[in-house]
Amino acid sequence: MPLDYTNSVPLYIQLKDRIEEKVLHGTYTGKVPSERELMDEYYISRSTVRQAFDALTREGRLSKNREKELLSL
Amino acid sequence: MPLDYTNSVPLYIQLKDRIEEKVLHGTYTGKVPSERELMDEYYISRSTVRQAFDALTREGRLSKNREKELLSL
DNA sequence: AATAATTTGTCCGTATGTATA
DNA sequence: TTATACATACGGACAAATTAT
Repeated sequence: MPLDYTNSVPLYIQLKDRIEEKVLHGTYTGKVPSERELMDEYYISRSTVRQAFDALTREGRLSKNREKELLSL
Repeated sequence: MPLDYTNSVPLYIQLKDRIEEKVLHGTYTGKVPSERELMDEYYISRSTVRQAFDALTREGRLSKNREKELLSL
């Protein structure tokens, strides 16, 4: 389902939450999808995808190469 | 002549227009020039050249192998 | 046919400008 | 004014495909 543009929660936070959910549920077999794939799936810009990645990285939930690291979850 | 960096029209749109002009005037005998050639001619990055190609493709003016197709011009 | 060089496709890192809530 | 979001533009890296030798 698409992100909620009417929600006051920023899109990049919504995306961050979606990614965390899917990681927890093992939806992503190998890595988290590429920026391009997430852009296409959620109809958002690359910048916004990158903001979500930045947030995940800051929280230690995402490694440099975007393995599905479950650090401190 | 070089593209106009002071123009608010994006470089990739300016390039797209240049290519369309040259196609119309038969300047390109065989194919549209390679990415590298356009980079060197207009002093722009490869990404920008590719954006121009993407725009031309979206508008149905450029085929996969960049033949000078005059579709709907 | 086989190899080398070029071209293209894809992805990522970074920076800047604009618009808007 | 700041935070959010998007568009534009640069660059680099690498693999795959194409072309030249």
